[in-house]
Amino acid sequence: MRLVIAKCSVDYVGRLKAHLPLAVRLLLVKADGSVLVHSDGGSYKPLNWMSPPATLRTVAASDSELEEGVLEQWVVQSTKQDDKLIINIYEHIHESTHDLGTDPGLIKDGVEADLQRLLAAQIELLGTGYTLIRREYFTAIGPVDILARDAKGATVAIELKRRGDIDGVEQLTRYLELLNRDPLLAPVRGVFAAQQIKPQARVLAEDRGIECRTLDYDAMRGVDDSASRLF
Amino acid sequence: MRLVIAKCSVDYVGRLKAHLPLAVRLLLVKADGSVLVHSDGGSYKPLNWMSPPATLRTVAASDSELEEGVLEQWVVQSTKQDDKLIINIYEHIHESTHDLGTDPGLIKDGVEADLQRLLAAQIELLGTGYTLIRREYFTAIGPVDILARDAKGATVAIELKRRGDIDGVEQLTRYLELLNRDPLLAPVRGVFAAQQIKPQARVLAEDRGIECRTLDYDAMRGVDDSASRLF
DNA sequence: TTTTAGATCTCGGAG
DNA sequence: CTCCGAGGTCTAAAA
Repeated sequence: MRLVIAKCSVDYVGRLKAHLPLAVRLLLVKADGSVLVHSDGGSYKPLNWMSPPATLRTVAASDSELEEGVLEQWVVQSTKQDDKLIINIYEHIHESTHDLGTDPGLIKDGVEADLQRLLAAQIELLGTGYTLIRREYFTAIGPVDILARDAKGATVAIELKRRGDIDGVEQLTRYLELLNRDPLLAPVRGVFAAQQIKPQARVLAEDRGIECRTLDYDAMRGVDDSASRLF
Repeated sequence: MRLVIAKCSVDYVGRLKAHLPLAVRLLLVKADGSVLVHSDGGSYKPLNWMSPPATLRTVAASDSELEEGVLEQWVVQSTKQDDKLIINIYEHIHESTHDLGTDPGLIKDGVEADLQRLLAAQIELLGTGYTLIRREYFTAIGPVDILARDAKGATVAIELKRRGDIDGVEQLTRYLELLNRDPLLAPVRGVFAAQQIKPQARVLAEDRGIECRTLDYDAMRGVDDSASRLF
């Protein structure tokens, strides 16, 4: 990994065009040829970047016609796509290179799969008398998150999201259409369960007879403290 | 901006939990307190991070009970949310600090908004006699990208995407259902316009009577050269 | 401030 | 390989 602090301007030409005026920035060159251009603020997304695999070619001012004041130019070319990043360096402020080795990678806990497990274990949260049929009920067009039975014995298909968006309602609608063709299951009701449900998604869901439920995952996690076993 | 190369382990606790085993990584501390943990590979997303605003507190091994071999511990706490990043440093390999100043920021060209502006100005690209009704025509379920009238005076709803996917066809279908309930507008045709249209999206669109059009952004920008004044 | 939809999305998994 | 869905999404614009 190579770290450079430099006064530079940056241009990206590829799927779109983007330009960064002259300023001091961090240029981070990774072992796979990818380059990140970071300023001293903002979140983790760089101002500009080149995805790997890529190759970095350095053009010296003495070798070529560069703009006035440019010490050197970096041409970062994506190997797979027709994407190019051009960095004009006007002043080198810092330079260092380090061997990091390969990273063992990230271990995660608490994503949608865990929330699905929690709701399956506390299925009565959706209503008294609810019982679980199964999680990940497979259909021809994909798995239904949770299939359950309500107090009256009717089948209920549950789509689970962290944030309930229109896309999720569409997804559940497709499942319901399919499930309701199965005489052993029909009639199947739909429940759209999420931490937050967007107004537009709620309108669409209720227009289609799909029940909307907001879930308090923190409370659910508190009931089932096996979620904290990992750490 | 502070750059540290260190052998470290990292734990994030917040909306989820995530753990990084011991390895050599780049730790990037920005002026707003945000921290990025990068390895020497992958794309621009850090292995782990803390979003700004945040505060970094350093705990020395002499001041506290840290695990065996830990020289110091960084506790990065989000100011706004209950998110915490804990970095245990086992070995300092590099350290440097730089003053970057504020960045003038990125100038973009070629995103969906540009495409929409260009197509609105050159609406006759869709067919002779087409006229613009308006961009961002608001409905109860969201804005239609462009509403136009064809040579015969019929209303046309246009959904614009950079990459035409099934989602975009579904979106346009919803708009068409709604618009066709309005007797002042009905009948409304649909046009799905994108730089590229995925085969599955094209099949679905045409099955629903929606016309597909691919757009040449470069050519459209060439006609309206106000877009090129930026560079 | 909150909401909404795009993104050079990135990233991982399934087929 | 492509396609699809999730994300500690991030980001900017609009209400």
